[in-house]
Amino acid sequence: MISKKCTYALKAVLALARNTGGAPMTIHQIAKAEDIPPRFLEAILRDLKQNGLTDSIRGKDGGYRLTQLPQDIRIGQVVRAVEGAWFPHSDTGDRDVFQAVWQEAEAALQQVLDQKDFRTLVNEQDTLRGGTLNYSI
Amino acid sequence: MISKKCTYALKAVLALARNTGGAPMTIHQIAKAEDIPPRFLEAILRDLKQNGLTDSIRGKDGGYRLTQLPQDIRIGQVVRAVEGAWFPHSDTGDRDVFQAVWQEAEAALQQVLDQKDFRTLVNEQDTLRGGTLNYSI
DNA sequence: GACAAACCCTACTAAATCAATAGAGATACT
DNA sequence: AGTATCTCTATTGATTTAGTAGGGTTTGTC
Repeated sequence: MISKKCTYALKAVLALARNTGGAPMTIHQIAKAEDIPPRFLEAILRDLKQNGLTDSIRGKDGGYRLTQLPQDIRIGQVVRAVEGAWFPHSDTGDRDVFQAVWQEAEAALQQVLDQKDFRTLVNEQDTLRGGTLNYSI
Repeated sequence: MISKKCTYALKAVLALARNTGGAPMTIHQIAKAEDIPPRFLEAILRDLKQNGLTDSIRGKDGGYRLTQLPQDIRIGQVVRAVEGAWFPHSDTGDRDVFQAVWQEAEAALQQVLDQKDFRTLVNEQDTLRGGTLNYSI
């Protein structure tokens, strides 16, 4: 199953995508906006940074930003940054009959996850929220 | 990551597929042939049985058999029998923007896993073993 | 330079899951 | 009756996940 850490990471990137063009977001802002434990989020943002998805500014008025435009970031990039491998892939060259299937499965998965970018996600979230606003009053 | 339990289950079914037409295989036979802890395998075979993939005969000369021919069993069936869900799927109807992606990913995955049957796997394993036999002397 | 706001790093803990084991029971053949 | 087999529930130990703690470093402001 996909980890909580991974869903947190996706929500964080989505929040940062919404913030594109604005001032850097602090850990606490993101944590509050997306309801993520702040100290946990800290570690997640570091992972994202190490994978080149975010960069950070230290000190006063610091925070996190995306390194790329939302339309250039795919779900797959975020998932790969925080999630380990899903299927065993033999680096040692010892083949078994399932190896080929695992490779295909992994490829099919990444293909799907690399299809949706975060600008699209922001838009989808907007229409989704717009569509349900009526019910919340 | 795919669980050890899952790879054990696949190996067990592969062993049973090889055994098609023969006498039922006991837990110990399968365990020994595939190098699986016997008491663990016991639980796995129960899962497979509950999912209709195997049936069992108790008492003397008992053991396990496949309920279908190897060519009618897909990897996906085995994986689904022992592995929990890989992606969250909202039964409660509460949509978020990632839901659609998870559904697509799940579908793509199952599509791959449902493509390969166990007769094919047995054949592939044979050629794989045949190809490496030379090196083992 | 002091202070405060922020990120940065290492380590630790608690809870959950995974992997495996144990023991007693039920069934069926001889 | 006896033995070989599957069946069920519970328990244990190892690993991973989720979250916390505490101290350090950088940067802007007064």
